[in-house]
Amino acid sequence: MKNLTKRQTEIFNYIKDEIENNGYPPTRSEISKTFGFKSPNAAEDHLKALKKKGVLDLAAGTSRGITLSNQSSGIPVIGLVSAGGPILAEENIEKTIPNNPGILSHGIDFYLKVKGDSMIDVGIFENDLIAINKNIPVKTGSIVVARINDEVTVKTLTKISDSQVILRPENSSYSDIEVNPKKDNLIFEGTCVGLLRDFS
Amino acid sequence: MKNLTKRQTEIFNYIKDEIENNGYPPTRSEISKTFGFKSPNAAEDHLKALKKKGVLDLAAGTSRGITLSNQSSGIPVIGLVSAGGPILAEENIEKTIPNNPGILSHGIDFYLKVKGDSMIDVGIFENDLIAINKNIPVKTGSIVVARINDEVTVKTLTKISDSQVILRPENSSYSDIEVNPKKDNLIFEGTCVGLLRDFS
DNA sequence: ATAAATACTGTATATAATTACAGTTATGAA
DNA sequence: TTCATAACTGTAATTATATACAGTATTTAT
Repeated sequence: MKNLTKRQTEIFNYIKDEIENNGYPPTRSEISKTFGFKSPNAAEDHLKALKKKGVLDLAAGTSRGITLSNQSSGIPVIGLVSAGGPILAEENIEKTIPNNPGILSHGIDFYLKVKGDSMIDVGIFENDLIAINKNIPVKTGSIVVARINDEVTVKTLTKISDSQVILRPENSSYSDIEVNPKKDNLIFEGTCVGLLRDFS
Repeated sequence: MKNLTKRQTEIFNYIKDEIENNGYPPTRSEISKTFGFKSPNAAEDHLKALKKKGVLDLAAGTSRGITLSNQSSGIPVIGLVSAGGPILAEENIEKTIPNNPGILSHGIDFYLKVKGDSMIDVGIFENDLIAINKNIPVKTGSIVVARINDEVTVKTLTKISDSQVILRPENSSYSDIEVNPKKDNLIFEGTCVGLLRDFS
C-alpha cells in the first residue's frame, strides 16, 4: 500500500468488499451512491488515484473493469521478523497469498511461516504457514503468536495473569516458558486460527 | 452440478476462468466472441440456462452481473466415502470451500477430511483437510489417496510396481501395507498437494 | 509561497451492455 | 408424432457505464 489516504482506503475496502460479496466490482455510480457523491466523476477521480498508487488496475472502456493488484488483495506471509519494528512491516513480508474469505472460520490478518519444531505435537511443522487473527482476544488454550522482548514465538497459552504468563511448547523435549509481563516486554500479536501447508 | 451439457460446462468454465484471471465476469459479447457466436443472444440463452440449473445467478440490468453459486465455484470436501460409488459422488460431499487459486502450488480437485492418526508423524491429524490433485501421476515419496478394495486410505507411497505396491503409514505404531494390484483392486484417487486446518 | 495533490460538484456524451423478440435447426423424450 | 430443450443467427432498443471537460475548495508537499 503506497500511503493511501483515509478516503482512498475507505473506497478501496468498499471495492474489495463488493467483489467479495457480489463476485464483481462496482461501477462509478455504485461507488458514488455508497459514499454520497453527487457526481460519478468523484469515483472516477478516486479510481485514477488508486490506479496511480498501484493498488488496482483499470481496463479502459470496460464496465466494472477494476482489477485489484495481487499484493493489495492478498494476505501477507511473514517470514523472519526484523528486530524493533512491527510484525507486519514491509520488510517482513515474504510474499502474499490470495485472500479467500470463508476458507477458515475466522478472518486471517496474516500468515506466519513456522520456524523450529516446538509445536510438532499439535501438528505444526517447520515451514507451515499458520493463519493469524490479530483481533481475537487471546485466551488460555489457544495457540498464540507472542513477542517476548522483541522475539517472536508461537506457543500454547496456558496461563495468563498480571504477574505471570505461561507459554507451552507442544513438544515434550521443550519446557514451559514463564514470563512476568511486569519485567519483560510481552506482546500478543494474535491468535492462530488455522494452518496451511503446501506439499510442493 | 445439475447435469450441465457439454457446451454449458464449457461456457461455465470460461466464466470461472475469466473471473479468476480478470477479477470480474465477462459480458455477453465477450462470451460470444470467445465461442464464435455471431449474436450476443446466444450467450444470453446460455446464461439463462445456467441460471435455471442453479450454478450461477444473474443481476438484472447489471453489466457483468454474473455471480457463481457457492457450490459450483467451491471445492468439495469429502467426508466418509460410500461404498461402491466414485469418491466425488454427491453423497460424499460434506460441504464446499471457496476456491482460492494460487493458495497452493498445485491445483486442488477436492479436499478429504482425514480420519484416524496413521499420518501424525508428518503432521496430518484427524479432521485435517488434505488437498488432493487427481491428475498428478502418483510417485514414490508422495502422500497419496488410495482405494484398496473400495476402502479409502491416505498413506505415503514407498514402492510401486506391477506386482507390489507399498503404502506406508507415517506413525510408528502402524506397519506398512503391501498390496498386490493383480489380486486386489487398487485405485489411486490422487496426490496430496497440501493441508488445511481450521482452529475453530 | 506556490505548485501539486486531494476531494469533490455538475454536465454531457459516446459507447458498452443487457435483453427482448422473431426466427432456424437439431436432438431426445412422451 | 409432437413437444420441450438445446444451440444458435439477426435485429433492435433501452439503459447502464465510462469518462472527458470545466469548475471549486482544502490540504499537503516543496
